[in-house]
Amino acid sequence: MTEPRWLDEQEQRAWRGLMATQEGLSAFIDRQLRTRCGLSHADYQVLAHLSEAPEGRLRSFELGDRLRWEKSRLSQHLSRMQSRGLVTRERSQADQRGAVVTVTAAGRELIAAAARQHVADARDAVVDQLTQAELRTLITITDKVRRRLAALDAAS
Amino acid sequence: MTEPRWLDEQEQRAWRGLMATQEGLSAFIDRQLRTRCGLSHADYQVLAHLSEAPEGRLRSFELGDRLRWEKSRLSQHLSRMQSRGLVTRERSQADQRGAVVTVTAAGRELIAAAARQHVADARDAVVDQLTQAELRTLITITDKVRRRLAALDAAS
DNA sequence: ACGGAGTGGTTCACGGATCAACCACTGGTA
DNA sequence: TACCAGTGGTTGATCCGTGAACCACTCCGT
Repeated sequence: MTEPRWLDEQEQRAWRGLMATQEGLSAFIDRQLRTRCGLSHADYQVLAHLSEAPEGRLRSFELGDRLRWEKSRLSQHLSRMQSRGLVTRERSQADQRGAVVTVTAAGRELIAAAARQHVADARDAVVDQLTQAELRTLITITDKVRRRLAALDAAS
Repeated sequence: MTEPRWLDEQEQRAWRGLMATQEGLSAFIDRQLRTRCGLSHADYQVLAHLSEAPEGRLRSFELGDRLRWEKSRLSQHLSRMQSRGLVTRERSQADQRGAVVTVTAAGRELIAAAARQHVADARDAVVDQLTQAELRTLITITDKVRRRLAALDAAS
């Protein structure tokens, strides 16, 4: 790794553009959800996963796996969401170590509103800006990158 | 915004893929820089901008504008970088309110090594995974999204 | 059945980001 | 020239994310 091939003009534009877009887009999404719905993007993801699960409940570690969050992060975040009345936690019957997390009715209402907002934002900032062909290529690109990241991760 | 058009199969894949890729990619970049070079991605960006500036020095607020950082964030981050010996700060001659930030020799060495790592990572995870055509489309897509975000931002 | 490795969660200490309040200085206006 | 609105930057309170240490429980091998 002493002298890697530098990025040419086009590669440079693609890479810097991607980095800048990432920053801007996540800031936008988070800001919209916060101001319009009172949920952080993190809150949103938790509620989204829970409300998609059967009975609106998941084991803590399953939620963590799906979100790819540190377990300490999940634990602390759930504590805050619990104190806001968005979720509840109880010990698992099946495994006395574990906890089961459930969306509350309030949580369901919030996520329903937030999901509408989220879809509108996704369209507004990205989906509706692109042609069919660009959308297809975007899928190809993100698939390739994620596969590559997974491979690099597995290798290390 | 009571009933927005939902995302179809393809749009869904593109949007979720994009979100997931963003998370994975920034985690990867940050992790690589940290473990291989001892710099966070934030440190990297500060040093990159400084070392590209003439004389390796910039007014604080200019640096802030380029990074699009809160001024308090910049101030605190620079304090930490200063105490690590990566940058120095002095009052501006021209404007006694202001500060001028300068990369140190140690900072230059680190950023030189980190830039190599960064380029290698960019290639490894993204650039080298894509065809010429995909790279071109990626530029188009990111340009469109950033323009849209800028427009939305200006409108609000 | 029991001892120990492994799993599921929580807690703590710390680094980093945000927001509001604040101070120092500038530059235009009366 | 004396004011004061605006600009450049720092500080402090608070929130969020991470990693390590820790506790409770499970499950496997003997």
